[in-house]
Amino acid sequence: MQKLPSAARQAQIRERLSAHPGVAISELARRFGVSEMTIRRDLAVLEGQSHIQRTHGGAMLTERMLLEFDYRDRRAANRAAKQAIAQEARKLVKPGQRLILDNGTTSLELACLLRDGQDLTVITPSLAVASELLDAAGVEVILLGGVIRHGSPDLTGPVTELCLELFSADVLFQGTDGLGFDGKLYNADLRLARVEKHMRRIARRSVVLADHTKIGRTALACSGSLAEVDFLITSQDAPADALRRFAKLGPKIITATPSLSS
Amino acid sequence: MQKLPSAARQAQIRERLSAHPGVAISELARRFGVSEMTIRRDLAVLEGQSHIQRTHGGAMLTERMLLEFDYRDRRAANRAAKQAIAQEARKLVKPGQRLILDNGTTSLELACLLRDGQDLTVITPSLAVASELLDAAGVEVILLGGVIRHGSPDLTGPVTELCLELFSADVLFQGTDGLGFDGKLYNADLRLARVEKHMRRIARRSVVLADHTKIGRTALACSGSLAEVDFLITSQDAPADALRRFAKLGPKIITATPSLSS
DNA sequence: CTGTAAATGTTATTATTTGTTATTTCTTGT
DNA sequence: ACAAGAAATAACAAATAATAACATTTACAG
Repeated sequence: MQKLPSAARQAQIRERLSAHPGVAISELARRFGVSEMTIRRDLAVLEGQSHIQRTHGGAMLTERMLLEFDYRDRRAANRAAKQAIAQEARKLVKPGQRLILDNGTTSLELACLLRDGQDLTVITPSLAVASELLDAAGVEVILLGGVIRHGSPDLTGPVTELCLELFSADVLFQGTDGLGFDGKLYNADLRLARVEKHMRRIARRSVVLADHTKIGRTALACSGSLAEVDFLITSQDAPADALRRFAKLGPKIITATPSLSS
Repeated sequence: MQKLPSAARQAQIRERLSAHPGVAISELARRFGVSEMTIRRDLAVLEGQSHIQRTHGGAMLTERMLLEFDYRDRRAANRAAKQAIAQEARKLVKPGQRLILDNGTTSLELACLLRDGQDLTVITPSLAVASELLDAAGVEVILLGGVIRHGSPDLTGPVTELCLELFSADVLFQGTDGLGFDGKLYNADLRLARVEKHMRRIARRSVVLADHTKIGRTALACSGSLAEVDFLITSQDAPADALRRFAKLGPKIITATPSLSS
């Protein structure tokens, strides 16, 4: 049998475990043709991700409910840039504030950084953000209501808009699918664009998070303009001339530099 | 083998990955008759398009995002009884209806049965129910807004109550933590009890799902009485005298018998 | 043809993973 | 409770893979 890379092997171990409730290390070692030590290390990794629970001589599936939303993880794309942007965004958050975190992977990175937040309230239409912050001690999560888009774990529609009316917030962190050279904000989904607009209305300050790949892109629906926004946080490789033009529209521009660590 | 242009090779790599979840670089290099370096470069491209995720020694399909709500699975307890109750409840559902599915494991079992539903709208405060029905073709899911209780994947609070005001529904399926001998419905959480009350107001018909272990139990908060309810579905071992008394309060009583399978 | 750009291959270096051994920790049968 | 055996851990050595820089081939426009 072809030797598999470690990640593939770990995926197969998980599969095997979903089929049968438990499995022995010796069996796995035989099945994959590797040493037991290697299997132990795989199990340690999977346990770290809390996918499984190790036992003596084997492993079991973690007894927890997995809510699996059909949502391919696009986090990998430009992740470094997005994390740098999230780092800068984090600096705008003060203890005790009420925040709105929009959909999108950049907001999700920010959510990860807020896990140790102090006395924060996070309002979000994103199930991903909600799940990330669910067990964060200092953070109260309010999920907006609404229709769940098939294939995307977020909420939109008139219900979401009505829910938003119930709140006010200190800071809004908003992603966007495109940011035209004219400073217009675009979304691929019309309903989403409407929700974005509502969010800006109820937030005292708006921050747009857009990595450089978003600049110069347009999409179906325009949700507004940078003129209504207080901060734009973008990444290193953003074209300087575009940023100069954006600055004239009003928002303070922050350019995030990926940290050199790791 | 005919050497392929790079784009075709990358397409084939993607195909290979849809078939099996993971693949080794060495294998791909052999299969296409190119050096491993070339494969690495292909993988880098595909990763940039976030089609795949590179791993040491290979690549994997981009992983589905798992939203894990730390929710120890209590489904195992009395599962057979709960499934039998859900089967009976399923019979009360007609195509085209708007349903409310409450929190609770019994409702969740019902949600599983509704996956192949016809043109249904499901309104729910439960993230578990929402995730179960997310990709069901004939079902539109509306998630209520609200505060997420720490350690429990459901929504409560004033926001949830206000959200409910926006809707009306044909049938409500409601769980309960306790059902006193006097026919009173109880919940362990006060906020939850308030939400239950609201639900009954906006539903044309109410169905309470309560397996026999709930009968005779009380809890902190009373959310109402069986007098306001149209159906009570319970399980085999429910005490007959209690059921007789419940029937006098108004609801039709249905006793579910576990199927003999498995 | 020939010059150029793109794609691929090579090599040296660095980083990661795996296997091996010795030692500690945990199970099990008495 | 004890000792024997099985499994887990830690530490190190060996194997394997990734990266970067450079060389070579290929495709093809002029």
